[in-house]
Amino acid sequence: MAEKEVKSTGSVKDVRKEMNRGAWTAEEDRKLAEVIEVHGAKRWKMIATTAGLNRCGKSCRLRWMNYLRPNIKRGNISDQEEDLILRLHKLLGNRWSLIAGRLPGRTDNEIKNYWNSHLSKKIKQEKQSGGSTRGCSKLQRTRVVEEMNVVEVKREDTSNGGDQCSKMNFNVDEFFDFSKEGPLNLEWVSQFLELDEGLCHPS
DNA sequence: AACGACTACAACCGCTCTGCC
DNA sequence: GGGCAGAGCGGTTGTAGTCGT
Repeated sequence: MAEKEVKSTGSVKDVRKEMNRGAWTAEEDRKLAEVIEVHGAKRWKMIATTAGLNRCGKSCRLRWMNYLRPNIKRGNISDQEEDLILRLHKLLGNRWSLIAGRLPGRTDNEIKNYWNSHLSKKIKQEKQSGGSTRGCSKLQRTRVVEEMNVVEVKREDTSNGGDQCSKMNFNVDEFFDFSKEGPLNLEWVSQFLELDEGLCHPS
């Protein structure tokens, strides 16, 4: 990291003072996009230097990933998307990047912000008015995801395929590989929430 | 009109993970 | 195996805009 690298010659705070910070201008956006077009969206430190933006690589990456990338959707989160976010959050917790991966054109930052400003309040209100208490603890959610990994390993190891693991048809890689599917398919969510329910509240 | 409270969201920070040497 | 740099993630902060008084 650029900031950490300079520890030997000067304080991190000194360097941060020299860095451009705050909101990006249209000119900065244009420069960044131009450099990425030439060099690709890799080596952010080099991109930051090449573009002459006086911003850290991290900042450039964030700007590109959240706002400048092609096919980014901004605002107007539909009811369907909101429902999906709610379901996925129930399933995965604050794994924003995973949730974003399920919503084409949406970024983890946008979903995180949307959750914090809209949905978290909604959930609170629902709970106060006697809403669902189906959610799992962090530990339990971790277990759900870990179970998915374990299940997949077991499936690979067992050649007979007729044991108890065959009941669970999840492959983690495929599970989070959304490229093959159409957007906003809710069936798999419902399917997994049933599994989730079983793990969180074993009979 | 002025001001404070609240909201939404862009951006930053610190940390972890991953790959390379 | 250990150290380093780059990349990525989630939590938090800063601030512009909006609303109510």
